Amino acid sequence: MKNKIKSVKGTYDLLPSEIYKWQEVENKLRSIFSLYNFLEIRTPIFEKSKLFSRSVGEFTDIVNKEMYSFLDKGKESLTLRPELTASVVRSYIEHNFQQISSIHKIWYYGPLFRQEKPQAGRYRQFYQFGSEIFGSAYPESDVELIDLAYTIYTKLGLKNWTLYINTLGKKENRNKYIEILKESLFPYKDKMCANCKNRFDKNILRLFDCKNSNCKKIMNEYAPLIIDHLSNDEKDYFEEVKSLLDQLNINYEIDPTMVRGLDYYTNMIFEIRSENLGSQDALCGGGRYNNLVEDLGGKFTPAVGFAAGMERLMIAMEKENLFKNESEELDIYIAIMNKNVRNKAMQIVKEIRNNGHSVDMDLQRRSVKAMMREANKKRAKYSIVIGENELQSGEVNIKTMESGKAKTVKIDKINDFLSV
RNA sequence: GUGGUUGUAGCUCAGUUGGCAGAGCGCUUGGUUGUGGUCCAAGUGGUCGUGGGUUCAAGUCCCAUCAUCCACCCCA
Repeated sequence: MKNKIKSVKGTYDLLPSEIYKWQEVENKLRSIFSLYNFLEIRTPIFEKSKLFSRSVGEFTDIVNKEMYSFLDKGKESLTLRPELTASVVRSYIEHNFQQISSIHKIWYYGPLFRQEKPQAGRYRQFYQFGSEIFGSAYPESDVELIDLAYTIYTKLGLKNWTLYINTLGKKENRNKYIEILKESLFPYKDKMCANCKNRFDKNILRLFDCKNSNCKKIMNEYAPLIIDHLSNDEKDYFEEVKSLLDQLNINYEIDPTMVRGLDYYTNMIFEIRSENLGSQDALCGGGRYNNLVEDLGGKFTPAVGFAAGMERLMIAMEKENLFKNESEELDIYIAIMNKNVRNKAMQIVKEIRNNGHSVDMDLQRRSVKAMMREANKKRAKYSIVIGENELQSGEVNIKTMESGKAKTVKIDKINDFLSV
């Protein structure tokens, strides 16, 4: 253990023996996104730092203390992306998406970086997938997005989770509500925990998140809920979202105290929480962000989006035993006897591969017994031993590993045999 | 950043009042010439996280440090 270099804190290797699980999930995600006609976007891993302070919010924890920022040679501050919506919106504006089409449905998948203390379901490099709809201010788009997230977890076979929704109202109205909230809570400010006191002025909505029992009690008793302070328009909007969800048989619960850690959300927000994760139980979260495109310098464009954590999903699926306990199968394993047949044998291997079958062969010059053990370990469907006898007769025995039975086939007919 | 947990073989873990570093699994080889899974046998594998200290003697006791996991926090 002395001089070994280890991976950076909060990062991990996805090993060859485990990767099939990720690939299985990734493939399903791709196919579901395409069912909903979302197209993929890939943006750079790093961006200018100000992109995130302007979108995510200067006073959020993400920007305040968790970003991996550095100066490049031109002394410009760059940051490893801590989330992806900002990058997607940047790209949307930069490439004038709104001129190409008035609506865009986009999905993404990739690694993000936040310098947090690692914990169950929380890493410093972690993967998220997510999607955004640009160009619709109607509840249909909120519901299509929620339906997409809902369908993903359903189709992956996950059982123990719940969808929560809430609404934050429009920005102007929310500011009015924040004033009311401040007024009603002010008499109790001194009785709250230090954290809440601090947030009272900076981001008072987060007081709903406090787990301190005393603060909770105060909030329960004296804090007005935003849902009771919506304008008629906002109420109607939220009602429409709910009735569309009902129409699609999407089960949800309303959590009137749910808020979001990123500043850009407006109106409808939602979260899906798993019941068999630890304290990091949010599988995905998102909502409407009608002002972000404009705030980042684009034309006003209403949008909704969500982001979902991959590691948490994998942990939850693992806990529900949703992965088969086996990696990929191999069509055929070829045991090569000695150097006299090596050239010809490798040529045969290449021909079978060219014909579209997966083939592995011995690379270690071991005994036939060892090669057969290898064939078994690699879960080959068939095995062939190639030695001088075979080359002389021009025939090989193709053994079906499961039954142990072998069939004699001419060497130039191997591909025909496999193709049946 | 604040608390707590755990660090012994590739993996999962034993290791008594301080007295020769262990098991199972895995991996390698063999069980008659060139055929796997089960079985049998042998073999491989560890500076006991790292650095100090106490002791005749430390995996075991003490101190420090690093890593890890969990919770707070935050969030996906």
